[in-house]
Amino acid sequence: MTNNQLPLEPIGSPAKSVRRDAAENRVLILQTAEKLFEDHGVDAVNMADIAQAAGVGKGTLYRRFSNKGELCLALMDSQMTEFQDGMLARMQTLSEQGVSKLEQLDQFIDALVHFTDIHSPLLCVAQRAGLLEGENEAIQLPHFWQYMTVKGLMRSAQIDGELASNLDIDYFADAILSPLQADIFRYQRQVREFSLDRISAGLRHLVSGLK
Amino acid sequence: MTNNQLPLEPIGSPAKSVRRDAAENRVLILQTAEKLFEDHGVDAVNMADIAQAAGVGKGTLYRRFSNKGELCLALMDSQMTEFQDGMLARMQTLSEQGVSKLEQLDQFIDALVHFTDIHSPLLCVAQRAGLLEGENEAIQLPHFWQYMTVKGLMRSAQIDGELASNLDIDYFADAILSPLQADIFRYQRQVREFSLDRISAGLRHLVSGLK
DNA sequence: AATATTAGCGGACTCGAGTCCGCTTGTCAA
DNA sequence: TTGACAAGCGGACTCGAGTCCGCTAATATT
Repeated sequence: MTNNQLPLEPIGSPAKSVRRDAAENRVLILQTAEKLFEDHGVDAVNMADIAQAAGVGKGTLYRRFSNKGELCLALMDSQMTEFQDGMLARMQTLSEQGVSKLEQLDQFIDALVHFTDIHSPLLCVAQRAGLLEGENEAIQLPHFWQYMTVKGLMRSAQIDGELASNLDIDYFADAILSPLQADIFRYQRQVREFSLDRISAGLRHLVSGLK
Repeated sequence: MTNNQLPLEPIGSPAKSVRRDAAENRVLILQTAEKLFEDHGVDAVNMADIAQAAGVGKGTLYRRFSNKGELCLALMDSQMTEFQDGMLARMQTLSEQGVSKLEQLDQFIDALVHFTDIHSPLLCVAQRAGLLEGENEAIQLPHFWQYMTVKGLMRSAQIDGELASNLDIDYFADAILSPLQADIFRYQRQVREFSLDRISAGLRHLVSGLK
């Protein structure tokens, strides 16, 4: 499987020269935003609020995070990489145990459903920002990673003979992930009132139909 | 199949009393917006532009259309009902000819893919507005109609024994329509560069897997 | 035809996102 | 240590969406 572990932000001691004040402001902003989001909800907090609460100018805020979506993504960063690493490791293990790729895909989908649910408020903002900007690649990385993972698993399944060889994998990977776009997912959860299990089962059923 | 043909705007001579100037302004605004959208693209035109070009105050514009999405929806109104009526009639005919419900669903999906493609710029704006407003039902009607249609066809197929009776139709109808949300659809068309046929075939394949 | 009622009108206003630019300060080289 | 200069900073500013409210004028009533 392709490994797209491009870190969103170099951590530790990167190449060089990140001015101390800049780095301090970064974490200050993140902590402040996290607290405000917790207290009032993501939608009720605007960028000016965050800047002010952090005791920082709007310009500084926007220098660190070019929009609210990027900020939201940064807040999820550690959990995101944790999720990625965890899944990668798990699939590695499963492979060694001889678990089929389709079974792995099932597990991936199920995990992704839960992950999406937990982070849907932040994901909504991040993804909305992503849609409106073709340039800013960073903000699309999470989706890109999901896409590549699903594609990779399907491709492997194909090679293992679990899936027909003439399937349009590129399309199906996208289609399967569509209902997990945060806005749609949220709609299904809140308006349709689908449970997580129901969504997970439905999606996996859809995949199993490809066999 | 349930018939949700609630007209978005009463036409002809409605209940009573729509002040003449109000009605005139409505069509004036619609014509103006249509022209501006044609000339500069939907995204490049803002509400103030439209108001000004129509020689009307912003307040008036917003009295007629409570946001840009609703305006966009109104611009598609006739084509929308035309599409609905056409599909309903076509499915009626097909039913009489003994064409299976799943085959009808295939045709519906194919037609919907093309419809979505043609109107994606307006649909993007309309749907974005719809997501952010739980109240304003009108703006969600199109999607609601699509959903009910797909659900109805699946339900019928189930009754006819073409689909297993334990399928979670409510979920699948939503899932199948997810990739046709305008923003996602647009992404697939423009970034992934999927052709209409490819999308249509993929979706129909997904449905056929439910059998 | 005169008047009351009330929908309709318009543009100034608020609110949030994101940009700009002149001032400040950390960093690096000498 | 010092000086140059790029990186960083902050807040005033622009831009678009959507709201508000006092004035206007179409319709209904007599």
